[in-house]
Amino acid sequence: MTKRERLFAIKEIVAGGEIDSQDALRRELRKRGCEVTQATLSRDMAELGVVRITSHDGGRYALQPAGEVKALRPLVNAEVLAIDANESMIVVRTLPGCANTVGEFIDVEKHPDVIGTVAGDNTLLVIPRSQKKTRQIVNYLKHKLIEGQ
Amino acid sequence: MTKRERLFAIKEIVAGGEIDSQDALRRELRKRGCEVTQATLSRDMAELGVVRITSHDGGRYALQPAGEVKALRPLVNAEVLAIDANESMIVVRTLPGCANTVGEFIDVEKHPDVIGTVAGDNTLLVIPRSQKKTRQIVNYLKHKLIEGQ
DNA sequence: ATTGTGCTTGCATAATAATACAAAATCTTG
DNA sequence: CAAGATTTTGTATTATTATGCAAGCACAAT
Repeated sequence: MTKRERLFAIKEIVAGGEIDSQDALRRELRKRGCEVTQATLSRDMAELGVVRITSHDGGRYALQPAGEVKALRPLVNAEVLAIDANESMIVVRTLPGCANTVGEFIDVEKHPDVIGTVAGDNTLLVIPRSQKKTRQIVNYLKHKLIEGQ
Repeated sequence: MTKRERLFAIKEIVAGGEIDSQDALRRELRKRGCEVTQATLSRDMAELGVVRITSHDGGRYALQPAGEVKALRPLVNAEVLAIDANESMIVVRTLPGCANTVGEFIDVEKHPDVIGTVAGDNTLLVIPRSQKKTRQIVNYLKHKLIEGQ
């Protein structure tokens, strides 16, 4: 099982609403044939932007409101027309009116080297953490948005 | 300080978005003349339904989107989630739909080293007059938007 | 006043999550 | 392919959060 598959499985499991600890998640994943340690899950949770809600009857993990990534992905592929960049920022061209959707899609991924996105109508600006990271992020986006994984 | 007052103070502090642990919250409360232990705060957090969001740059506490945050909307600093920058531009992350409001707020300040702002939905781009001014403007914005003057 | 009930808190500790580090795996580039 | 860089992961540990228990307090009913 690849990391990507695991992250996907985690989203599914967490969306189920029964997970109250990373260890519970670990056991659930093991049922599905995925053995990893709590440490890895701690990292995965950060990557997925999972939230932990505490209340009187214990805590629960949950996905952030914007978590419909799964439903979004097929659309995003069709909407992205081109990805281009200069030294310090990346421009994604989309179908008219689609920049916002694509921007949200990127936002929820919470890539550590993307500090943010700004969407116009058919143009999306992606801001790298540093100029050095620009090229790397372009590759990431092409992979993510065009090849569709 | 009564428990009720303490809970209110916690909401305020957490809405500020700088709290990454209960101990940090404890120190912040102490500045305001409220001394309690971490154990008490753990219980308070459950009572307020505070969520902990983990991401690549560490975790942070936040109020539940639905209830209490709306009441604090008038305050710009409740809308601002993060301020970040690379060498040449500044990105302000806000609650969904709030970037425009925050952008106008900055515009009317007419800071001499801010050429302009571009607002998306939850992301605001602030363009400095020169790269050299970037760091300085970040400090200005943090002061203005997060600490609330 | 005394007893009882319920709420709040701190202390000590158990439970849980995050991370430094090193090794392994994977990807890049010449 | 080889060398080097980057990413992923586990181990061991540290850091953080939750909780059992008992004490203190406020208040009501006797």
